[in-house]
Amino acid sequence: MTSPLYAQVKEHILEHIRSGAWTPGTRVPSENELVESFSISRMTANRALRELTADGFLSRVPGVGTFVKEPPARSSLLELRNIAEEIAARGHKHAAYIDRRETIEAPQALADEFELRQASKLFHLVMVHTENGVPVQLEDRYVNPFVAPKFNDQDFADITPTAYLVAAVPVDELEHTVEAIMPTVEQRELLDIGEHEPCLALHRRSWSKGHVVTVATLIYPASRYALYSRYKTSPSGTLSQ
Amino acid sequence: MTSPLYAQVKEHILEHIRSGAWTPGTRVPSENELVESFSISRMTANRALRELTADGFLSRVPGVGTFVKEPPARSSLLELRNIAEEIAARGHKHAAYIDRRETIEAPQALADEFELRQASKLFHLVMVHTENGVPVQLEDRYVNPFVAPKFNDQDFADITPTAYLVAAVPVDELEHTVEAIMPTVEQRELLDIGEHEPCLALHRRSWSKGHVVTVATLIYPASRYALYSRYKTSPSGTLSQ
DNA sequence: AAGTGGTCTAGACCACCAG
DNA sequence: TGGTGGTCTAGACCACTTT
Repeated sequence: MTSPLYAQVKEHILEHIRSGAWTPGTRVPSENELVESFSISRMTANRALRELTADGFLSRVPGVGTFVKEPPARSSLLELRNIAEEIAARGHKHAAYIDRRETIEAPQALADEFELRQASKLFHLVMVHTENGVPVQLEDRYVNPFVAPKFNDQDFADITPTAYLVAAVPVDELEHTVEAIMPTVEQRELLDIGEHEPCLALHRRSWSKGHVVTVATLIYPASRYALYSRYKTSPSGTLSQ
Repeated sequence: MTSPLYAQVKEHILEHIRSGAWTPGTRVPSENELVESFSISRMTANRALRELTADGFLSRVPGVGTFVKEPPARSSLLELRNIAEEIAARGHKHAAYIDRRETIEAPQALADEFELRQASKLFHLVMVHTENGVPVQLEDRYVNPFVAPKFNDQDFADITPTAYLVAAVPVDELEHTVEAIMPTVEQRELLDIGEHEPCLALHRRSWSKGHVVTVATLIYPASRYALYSRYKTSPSGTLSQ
């Protein structure tokens, strides 16, 4: 039941990065040093370092060495990723608190967004997510109680709302809108930012079997977060125009 | 001047996928078959298939084989879209003018973004795109002259820089970063917006055959533009792992 | 000259799946 | 039982950078 050797080496290096022992710029052991200390072959050491490099944790310079990379504070765009895991992947500490939690009667505009023909009740949750104690995301979320009836029973201490919903409801379809905004006074206070700092607002709707599951607005202070994506072009080749 | 063997094998497989010869679900040659047909060792064949799997093009099932994967659902937010066609699709009139055009010696930070080991020359272009006469996008672009040597011969009257590059250079990989910014005075004047209006900054890099083609920053006034995407989640439960 | 990463080989053992 | 992928080894040659 032991994991592969190259995975153990990767984990060993990630531990040192996560713990802060190896900060960005630090030189990590060379392939030959790993061969000695782990009693493995060079190909195995090479695979561990090569994969960590592909994943963006390390950078390598032929003839010089392998170094810890600066972890960018950015979130993957368009995937349903868990901010807690994203922060953990950077070796930082995630925490969150609930600012507001209620069940409301949906006003017309919200009922439209949920594609509900008649007004109904919705769960409403406002949370602040912090990275090493600094607020990085304000989550303002409405949830359809017919699709996720147990959403309001969660305390979200160990699991984020996104993670809960992904696990509880299969998502068929996603809609994202990204815009730059000047936050309101309330938003500014919750995020603890200055008066003229713009924010990124990511508006997300998700569907499951034709029903809107949740409508969420995720607000990121511009100085603390950017949205990121990188991918290989699909070989079918059709880059639109 | 020859590329590594594992890269040649990857390219060989991608060609078949791109051409449509191998459709999703098709079984690709096994490691042993590649060993024979390419006269390589199994480790080299393994690396090619493993990396294509990590990049999302193939899926592997131990004891069974390796198969072409369904292309992932991508959002238009992440595609290379041509702002001229986007505006035309809304029935509006697109126009653009060149604010600046030059060839510069790349400073270190830019050389790093282009993954150039030593400083070199770069094309630099600043354009303003308007929709019905209103500025909607400020395009600030650097281009690698080794990859697109004729970029500077274009006048971009009938074709946007994005459209030219897509046609001239096959794009393998894309990176996007989105952030909210407060524009500089110069940017504000070019976009003709008020003093406290935030903007969306879309930072894009594209690669072709391992070389960075272009680094572009596209700035959109918050009041005039939002980025949007909607897509179906690809049928999950595929043979991941 | 010594050390680094980049690649490659020709074997090997294993767990798994199919006929 | 034979083919598949998953992993690993102990060598090797190369281009490169640092000392």
